[in-house]
Amino acid sequence: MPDLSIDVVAKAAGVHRSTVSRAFSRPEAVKSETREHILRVAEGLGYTMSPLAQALRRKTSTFIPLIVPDITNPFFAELAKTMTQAADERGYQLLLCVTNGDPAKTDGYFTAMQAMYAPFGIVAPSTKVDSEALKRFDFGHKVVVIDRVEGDDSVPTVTVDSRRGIMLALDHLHALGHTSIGYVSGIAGTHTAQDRMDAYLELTAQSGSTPLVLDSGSDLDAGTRGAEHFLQMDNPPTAIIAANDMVAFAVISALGRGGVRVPEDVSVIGFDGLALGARFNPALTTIQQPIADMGHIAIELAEKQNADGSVDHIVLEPQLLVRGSTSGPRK
Amino acid sequence: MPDLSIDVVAKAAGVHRSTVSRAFSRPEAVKSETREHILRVAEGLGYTMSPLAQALRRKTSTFIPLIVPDITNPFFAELAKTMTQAADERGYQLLLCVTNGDPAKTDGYFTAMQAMYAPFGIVAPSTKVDSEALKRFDFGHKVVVIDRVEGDDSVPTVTVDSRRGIMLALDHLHALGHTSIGYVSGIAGTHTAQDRMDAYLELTAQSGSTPLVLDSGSDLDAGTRGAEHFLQMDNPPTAIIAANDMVAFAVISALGRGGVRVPEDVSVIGFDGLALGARFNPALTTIQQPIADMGHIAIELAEKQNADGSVDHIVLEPQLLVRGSTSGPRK
DNA sequence: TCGATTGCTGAGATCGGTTGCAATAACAGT
DNA sequence: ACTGTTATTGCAACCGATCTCAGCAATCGA
Repeated sequence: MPDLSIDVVAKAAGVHRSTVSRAFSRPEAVKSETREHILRVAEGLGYTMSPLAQALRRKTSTFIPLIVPDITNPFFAELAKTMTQAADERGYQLLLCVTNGDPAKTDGYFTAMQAMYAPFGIVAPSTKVDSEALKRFDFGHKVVVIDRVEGDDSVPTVTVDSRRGIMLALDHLHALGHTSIGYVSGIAGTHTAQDRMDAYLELTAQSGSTPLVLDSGSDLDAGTRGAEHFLQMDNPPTAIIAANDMVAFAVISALGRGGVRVPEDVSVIGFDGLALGARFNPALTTIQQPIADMGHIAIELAEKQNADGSVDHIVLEPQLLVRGSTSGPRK
Repeated sequence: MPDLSIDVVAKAAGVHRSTVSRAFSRPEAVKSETREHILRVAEGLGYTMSPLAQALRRKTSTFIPLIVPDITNPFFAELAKTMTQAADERGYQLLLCVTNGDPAKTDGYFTAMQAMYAPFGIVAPSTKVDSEALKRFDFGHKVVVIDRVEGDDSVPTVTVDSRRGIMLALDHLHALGHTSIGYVSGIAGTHTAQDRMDAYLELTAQSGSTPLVLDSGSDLDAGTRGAEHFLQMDNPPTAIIAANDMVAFAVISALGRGGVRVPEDVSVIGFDGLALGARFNPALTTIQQPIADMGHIAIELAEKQNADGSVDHIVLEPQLLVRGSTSGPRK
């Protein structure tokens, strides 16, 4: 396959390369007959423009990095999925960047995205987003964060209303008749995780009950430890709220190993609404985050900001998704 | 931030840009003092080379696409994770491409990777890899496939020995005392899926028992259907082998809804060895694929081929991973 | 001491496009 | 027919590197 550059198309069509360029990137600037002729010729040759050359010259590309801590976590996987789709609906190519929670890698990805002239990037943070880091790369105005960013309104964000989610969970459980409801915290020190726990603490106290945090760890084993804690209690709660679905899975699994059945012996509710939850045993009742919306909105926010410089903070509403892991408390 | 090109570094260091270029990409071709001086200056300016410009000129880049059907599937997620790591250990940037099983998208990604001068690509196939498609893009010699490719030895592959895996599962179950073992097929029409089922059929017959395929569907609901089938049987098997972990999850979940407990009432064993399985209820016994190895090896194969043109077909050994979903048959 | 290597650096073309500017063509108005 | 737009297209510089060729100095063998 002889290298197919813009010049060979130009020659084949009998025009100058700038005309070919225009035919593709600014069609209205070329007489329609010429344009169609060029397009036809290009088509015949199987020509496509080099995104590299374009990016180099234009100083802006269509590569958009999605920075996540761990793609193995189904939440980020689902996010990545919807984002790839949202991205290439708009002609972008998503670059998946996995940091494994290493801030140095995040830094590396930031410089890389600058070098690639990425028009913007999306960050789904593992640890609290360091707004200094964002600034340091003169990139504060080109990133959308999927989490709350403390004390810095200059970067657009899209989040889900944590408090509302916890409220939904609590209401569901109360309606079922539960009064003693425990909480197991989740991975990562994100603001979101913090918000959920705060909401739990606050809302529980507000309703007159005493909060019961079974585990407040921030690693993947919080679920297991929370369950063990539960198993050792004399008077365990009748329901458990997990900070996210993965933790809920771990809780249920560990509970099962201890001979406690869900939902017969204790109800468990998660937070995320992962598709995976439907295939769990039992199917997980959970607070569903509109992940697909988050993906689309993140990209929209970025584009909007690029266009008119506006910085928005979108807060989405979660929904209660009742499946099999919750029921009335055992008498 | 004034644009940091090679020329500004050159000027700052008082040398020609070609020297700067050499200092970075062919250090031994530059007098060590000069080189160190240049590097120091560059460092001070915070300069990094533009991968775009490099790729354009060199006609080869460090972008390597990983084409997967569905990142939401934890198997591919784990693969992606180890591959990103393997990739940037070697200085590549992994581009995650999600096809959702759409062949048109696969085609699109192939042309894109050509345009980006990707030195090679990795394909984790959803549907049987069409070797015609590979050829069509003059890319046959630049792809590593994580599956068997029928009737075409020209593309390197890395796979796991399906037959051996099934054998391990069967042996484990036999050792526990099971004699009646069902099978539920899994997602996607890959060769791998086919191989697993064939192995099951063959090995079962060989041991004198009659194979019992509970469901042979190739979608995500095969597990659910398989379980339903099981529930309707008068004389159900005492153990079930699932074609992969996700299917096993679904089987166990559906079984649970039907009041059948695992492993008390029936043993279930999966295939993949997902980390997730440890957090399932019960923790899933499974045949573990060396996913991390697959990732590294895929990249090694590609590099090796690029270097000396060799085309290898690596077959890895799976391992039995006993967790909680299998036990002796109910008396 | 002199031509032949060898080591290091500078020039300048090139990769595949984009874009401001100039040139030409076509079209209006009077 | 003549001049002032306006629509199209060509020209050539430029984006940020790489790489072949040359030039020049230092080193080597005899």
